[in-house]
Amino acid sequence: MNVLDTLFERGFIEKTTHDEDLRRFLSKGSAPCYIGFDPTASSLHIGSLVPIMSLAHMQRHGHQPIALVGGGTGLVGDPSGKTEMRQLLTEEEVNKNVLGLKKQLSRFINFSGDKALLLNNADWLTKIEYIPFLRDIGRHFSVNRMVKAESYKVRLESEEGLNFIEFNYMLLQAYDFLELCKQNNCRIQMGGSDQWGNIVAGIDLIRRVRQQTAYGITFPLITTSSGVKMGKTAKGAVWLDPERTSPYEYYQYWINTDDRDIARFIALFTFLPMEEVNEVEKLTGADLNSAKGVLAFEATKLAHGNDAAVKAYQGAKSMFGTRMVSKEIFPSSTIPRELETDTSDKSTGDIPCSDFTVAQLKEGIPAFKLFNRVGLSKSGGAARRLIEQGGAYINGRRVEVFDCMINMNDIEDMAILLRAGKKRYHKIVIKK
RNA sequence: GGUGGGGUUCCCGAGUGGUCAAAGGGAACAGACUGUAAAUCUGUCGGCGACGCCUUCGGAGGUUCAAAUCCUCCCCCCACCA
Repeated sequence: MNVLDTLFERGFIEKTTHDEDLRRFLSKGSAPCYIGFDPTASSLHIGSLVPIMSLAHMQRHGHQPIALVGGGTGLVGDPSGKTEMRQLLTEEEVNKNVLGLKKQLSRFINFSGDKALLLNNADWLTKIEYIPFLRDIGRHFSVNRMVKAESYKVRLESEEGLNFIEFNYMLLQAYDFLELCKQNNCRIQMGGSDQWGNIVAGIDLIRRVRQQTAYGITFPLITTSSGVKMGKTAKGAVWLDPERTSPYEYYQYWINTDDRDIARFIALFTFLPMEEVNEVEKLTGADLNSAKGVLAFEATKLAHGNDAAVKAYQGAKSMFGTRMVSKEIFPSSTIPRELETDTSDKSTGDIPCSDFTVAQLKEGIPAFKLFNRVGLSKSGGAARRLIEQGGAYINGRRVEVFDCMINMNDIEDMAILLRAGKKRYHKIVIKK
């Protein structure tokens, strides 16, 4: 089966250039293909999963993924992004971020040997000289055409406008593609749908400079059925770095998926076979919820490993009392299905914790202050409201009065379990 | 550089001297209903041990008993012109 078919079937492809040629090209044997990643942060987030997964699929089909970190372009800023211009990064920052990215990408892609490459475009972009660049590269670009590109058009018509440094972004990205074509014989670039213009510019440049055909594939913008861009929560992005978003929170993010998105997301964010994904539409009620558990488990397993996924699953089970997933639902998934041994039902996974000493609790602390202190409420006032509205629980019992004192008597098994609303937990661990 | 229009609480957006912690909507949070879903209904939505006090309306000053609202200077954004 051609990768293209896999990608199509799983919902990765919005459009491609030269449909038939591309298919033939991909079936001729191993082909390098690249996607650019932004090194402005030391961690990737869920929004980058589509590109990551598509590279992983490429690799599984015998092609060579190239993750290109934009150490150079990061200094310029892609205008198809947000209003603010990007922060200039120092070399050390970029290098540090590159390490972080590689670590995360390695979960999905095998970088051993030459099976996949991680490159930094700063290696060539920072060496560019202005006049030669204008003469050799710039002359191939028509401003008339660029202005019509969707990514610029939006900005040109918007209030913020577009400044010159950002206008150049397209040339730099096209140059990247040319460079990778030269160095690594890379002829395929993939990217988000907002990258279409930039990708096509690279293809044109390669044709003009090297008389070679290059190809492009774009991904659809993944939004949730409620219309929000993927990966956004009130608290901000959902990161792949376990230090920023714990596996438990990561798991919770997925389990809160909208019903309408389950099948689509399992196809995109797990490797479970499509025959099983297609069964999802037959599920209803609690079974549908089990499918969500499978999505959460498999996605967590990919990003954080099997152990972390099992832990997150167990935490969720003990907190929410989730039912077992029956064997008929996603038989290929390795989600735990038996009540097996069921080690101490107190395994709370890695829900957020904080430490308190016996001394701190001896005097007691008003409930609303406690909720505020551990971060379950943004302010004392918010904590009071939470309690007054009946949304605060300690060890499973509703807190009735906002300033009721919490002290030694509330300790159960050397811990106090706080809950805000239905889903947010926090465990206080008593030290010595 | 010139002219005109703007900067309001997480976002959009009313408010043009007191009745303004500031309408309305969205987001968010809690409750009910549920399946840790959606939809719906209800409540909350600057801070504070709280029917009171404190701090907010681009920044700094000023007028006034009283300023988001008036005046001065400054910063930033947008449109048109150069």
